[in-house]
Amino acid sequence: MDEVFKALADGSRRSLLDRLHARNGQTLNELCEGLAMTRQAVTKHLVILEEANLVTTIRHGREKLHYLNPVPIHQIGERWIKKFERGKLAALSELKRQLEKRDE
Amino acid sequence: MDEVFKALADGSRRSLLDRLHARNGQTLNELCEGLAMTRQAVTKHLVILEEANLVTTIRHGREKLHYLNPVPIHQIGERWIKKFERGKLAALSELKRQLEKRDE
DNA sequence: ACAATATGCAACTAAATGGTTGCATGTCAA
DNA sequence: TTGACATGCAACCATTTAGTTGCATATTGT
Repeated sequence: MDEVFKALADGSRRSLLDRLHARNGQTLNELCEGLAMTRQAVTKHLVILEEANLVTTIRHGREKLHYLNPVPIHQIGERWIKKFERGKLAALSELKRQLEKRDE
Repeated sequence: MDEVFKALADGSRRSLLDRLHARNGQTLNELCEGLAMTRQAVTKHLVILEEANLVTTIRHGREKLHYLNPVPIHQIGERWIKKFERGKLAALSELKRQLEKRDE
């Protein structure tokens, strides 16, 4: 889970995920198009995404196809964000209460 | 949004959020208890959480009370994770299909 | 008033991060 | 078979990050 959060912390990596979400199964070179970064920089980002299991790759001849794996993102939602949803209203009203009695 | 992702990337910061989720409105010293970190390190983490608007503080005399703000977490779920939920099954079946025809 | 308590600020350090360049390897197509 | 194309590997660099130590300031209880 920590690897996933770390992988998602970088904007370039999130936009790579966006690109794969828009069109799945792209090659490295396709993913590089229009980016202000060298191919090697993109490679490094993709390795980090792979290690976090957010991207899966398949070699096809000399090409490497990249596929989005949405499962870890889903798990962040289920296992982490949902925890904070419970008690969200309670936290907010407590926060409001404390802010209001600030001037006591 | 980027600040929130960055803030959540660190395990120590996520566990500070956990602590506030367990008990809201703790002082700096309370949040330091039992952690393998100096108070100053915790302060820095809390500053980052505040800048990401994940934590709000209220001074109360010489104490500083920390309150969890669950809104940015909720927004990550709504604005970001949900985007990848749509098309999740499509992505997974495409991924499976590609993995299976690997040996062509 | 003053000692204890709670937090703030600044300088410094080590390691991680995001990026680069240069070269190597593997695959395809004419 | 050979040149072009797609990707891989390694060394290097600058900046950011996570942490430390030391000292300063502000508040409170006796």
